[in-house]
Amino acid sequence: MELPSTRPQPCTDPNCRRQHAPAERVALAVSLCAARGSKLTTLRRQVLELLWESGRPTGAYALIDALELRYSRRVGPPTVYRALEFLMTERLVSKIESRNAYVPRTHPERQQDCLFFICSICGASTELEDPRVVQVLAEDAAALGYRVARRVVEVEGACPSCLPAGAA
Amino acid sequence: MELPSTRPQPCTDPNCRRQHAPAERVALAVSLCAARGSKLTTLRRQVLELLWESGRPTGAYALIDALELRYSRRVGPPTVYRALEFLMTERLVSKIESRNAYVPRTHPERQQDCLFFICSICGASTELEDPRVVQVLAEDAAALGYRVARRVVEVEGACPSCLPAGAA
DNA sequence: GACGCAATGTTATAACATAACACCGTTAAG
DNA sequence: CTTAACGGTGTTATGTTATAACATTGCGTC
Repeated sequence: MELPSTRPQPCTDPNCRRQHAPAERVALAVSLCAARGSKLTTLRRQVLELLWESGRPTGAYALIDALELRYSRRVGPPTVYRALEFLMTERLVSKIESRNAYVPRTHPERQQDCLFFICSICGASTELEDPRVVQVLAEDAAALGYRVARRVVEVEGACPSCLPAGAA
Repeated sequence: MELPSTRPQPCTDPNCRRQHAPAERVALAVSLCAARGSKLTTLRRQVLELLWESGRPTGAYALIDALELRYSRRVGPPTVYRALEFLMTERLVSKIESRNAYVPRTHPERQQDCLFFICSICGASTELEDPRVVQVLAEDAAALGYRVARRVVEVEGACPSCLPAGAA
């Protein structure tokens, strides 16, 4: 069993984080969609902005409330779910299945599904890419004869900020 | 379905998949709970039996219907959810988060969360243990300063039986 | 300006999950 | 034997997440 030697690269590493405020994330999404010829409409952009500003996995109904508060825009569930579907198709957003919540993706230009670490105390999540996970799962899939379409890897635990206090 | 000829014994193959009949699985669960001093009541055992017989991740409401069909037992959602909670605590069942469905676990005596491969065509799932995944995720967690409480690893794709036909 | 099409709005409901409290049978203390 | 405590289940109601089906809007094209 040979694992790729590459070390995991946090999408939130200092380089990334410093130069990409929410507004810049959204700007990146705008140019990416323009390049792809996909339509990042106002509604879709607003949902993405709210996700970036939220800082943690956010549910669809919380987004509905936030849209009204922040943009005075009252929408129904189908509307926001369609926006989320678009954003997921464009790899701008991932769903956290274990939370029924949505997070913006740091690297929408990349193909691979990524890993998420989710703090059960503060609710924050951290996105990570680790080619070793992809590799190992690919090997397992091959052994089983499976063809992989989508990977859901979510690790729940206590984040460093929350650990000193009450651990979980 | 063959009858369990002898005392139920844990299977030694970490990745033995569906090689044991449902009745045998349930018998193992019974003895395991007896050893643990936890109460596998009739209701809980019936839910576990239905999960083993289903052969694929099954939702709570489908279990409610199945309980009525199979055991003439009409129960409400809280009842079946409580049974599932017990079974998950005893590691007899896992939830497939990406499907809101539940599967029986092959090795309830083991501590580690395991991986699941789920076929998006036929809906069947395969349980797997892979220490490499555990190891890699532990390393990533350490790098991030996270303390791991729970792992959700679900790979969606096309199983070998479904691949020849229409792939997904 | 009428058509075609994609996006969004609207209404209703499906699917999943839990809160709160009632009841019931077993067990252990008195 | 009675009763209190407790765990398991039943019941009612409701909360939360998601989608089906159809109407409307807006926008580019001819």
